[in-house]
Amino acid sequence: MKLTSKGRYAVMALVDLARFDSINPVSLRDISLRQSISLDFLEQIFSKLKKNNIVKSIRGINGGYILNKDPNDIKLTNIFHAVDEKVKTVQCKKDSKKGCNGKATKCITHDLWDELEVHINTFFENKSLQDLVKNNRDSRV
Amino acid sequence: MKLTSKGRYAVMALVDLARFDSINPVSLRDISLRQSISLDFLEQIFSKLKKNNIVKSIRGINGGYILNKDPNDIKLTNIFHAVDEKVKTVQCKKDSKKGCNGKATKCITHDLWDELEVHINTFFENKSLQDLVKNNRDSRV
DNA sequence: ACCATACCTGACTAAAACGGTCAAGTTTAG
DNA sequence: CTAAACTTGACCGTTTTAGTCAGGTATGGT
Repeated sequence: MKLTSKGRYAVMALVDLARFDSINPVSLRDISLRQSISLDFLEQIFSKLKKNNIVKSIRGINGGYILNKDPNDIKLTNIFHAVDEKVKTVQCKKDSKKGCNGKATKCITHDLWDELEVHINTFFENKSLQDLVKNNRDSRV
Repeated sequence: MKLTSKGRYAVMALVDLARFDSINPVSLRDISLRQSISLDFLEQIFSKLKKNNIVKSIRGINGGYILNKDPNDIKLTNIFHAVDEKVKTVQCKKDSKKGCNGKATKCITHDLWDELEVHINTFFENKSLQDLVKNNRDSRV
């Protein structure tokens, strides 16, 4: 069980963005340099963040990205959802008539994985971008 | 972020085992049939469980596996550890002098991922095999 | 008007992880 | 002595990951 880089980078980039976007749009190039993330990869990520209305883009020279919402209203769960990072513990399809192992019934540990998913998602739902910015406000990165 | 089959199967197999091993050793073949898990794959998994003293093997005809501890003392965290299922959120090596991105400092979201790991591991530490068996005692699978 | 800057898009890919399979044993009960 | 069951390790096709590459398009400063 692990988190993918796409999800991690998305959060890192947004924390970076949140710290600077009140002044000017922030270019991906700057984020790339500050956070050591490939520029091309960032573009992929921000394309998705934009589609999900988490950021807005401003084109042209001196352009960049800015947040589209208050940092308090951007939860980790929104970010992960935007970049297709999902918590997946069970294999079985919810809409299918079949159970977890191709059997008619759900598997012996099905409820456990459901419970685990809820546990993790709760964490993501309760954590906002603002929380993360606050923790980094004083530490220079 | 997802759980691997190895971890899921290990838990499923042990729940199955815990329900039957008070009578006889349980053969992997039986578990394979009941839980629809490949026999070869189960052998890989039980080899690791045995190395970690979670199960004992009894060879020969009518042999099989039995639990090596009280189901109350087998936590999910023990099972996952045994089969190398780990919660991994940050890329950076703890012993390394380098930070998360090859920089000297730890990355801007480092504390977040640590917190998440703790959150998930807490869930695993508080859940025992006995808890899972209890939940399945009455439902026929 | 020009052109550098920055966003935008989609195709492509090397490497790793996943989810097993296959083969060749060894041990022990009956 | 032999069949059932455990044991070990090599192998392998597929999928996912973590990007790269190669082209765009839009815009604003000069």
